Amino acid sequence: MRTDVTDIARDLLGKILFTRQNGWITGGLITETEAYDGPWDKASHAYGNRRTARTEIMFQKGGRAYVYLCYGMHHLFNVVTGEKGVPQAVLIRSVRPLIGLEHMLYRRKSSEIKPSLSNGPGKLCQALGINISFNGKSLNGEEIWIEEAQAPEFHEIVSSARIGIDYAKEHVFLPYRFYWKNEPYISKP
DNA sequence: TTCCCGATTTACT
DNA sequence: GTAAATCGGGAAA
Repeated sequence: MRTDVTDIARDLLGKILFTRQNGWITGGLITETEAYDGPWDKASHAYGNRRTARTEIMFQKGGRAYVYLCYGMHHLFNVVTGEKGVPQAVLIRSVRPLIGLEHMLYRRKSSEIKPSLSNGPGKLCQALGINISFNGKSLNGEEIWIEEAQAPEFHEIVSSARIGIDYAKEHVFLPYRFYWKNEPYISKP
């Protein structure tokens, strides 16, 4: 098990994120991630060890979900990765639908499997049924978990600056975003 | 308690 | 390309 949050963000590519809700199991192949390396990372909610009711979950031991509401209408899902007291997390920005496609279509009010179904951090949460009630849950296989792919795909991994963090000043351009080259299920800035 | 604004998406010009 | 939708967290007062 790696400990550096950027390595973990890389390693999460190609794994499968599952949720179970109302007996529905849905899963998507992780194709795009971003690392948030608090407390020194200005883009992180836990920058400067900012410890509040919301960010508390990021200070827990890794292996839990950090879910929060953004822009008053979208949920964003992160994997907490650090040791206890070290606020590190990886934002899942895009997945490729694999399991429970009909449920994903229903949740997204769509009738066609296409990249816009889950190629963004808010979209994939809607597709997988992730909401604020998942915040703090352990990724233990009850309601949300991550599995290795049975037949891993090989893809060239590209890194870039993170998206939507203009407020982070000199940390805006850190290459903390990772995604697969030539993968259609990638978020578009 | 007030005020500002965001790790976004979607619809519309 | 621009703008609206929409609300809770965090900082200031």
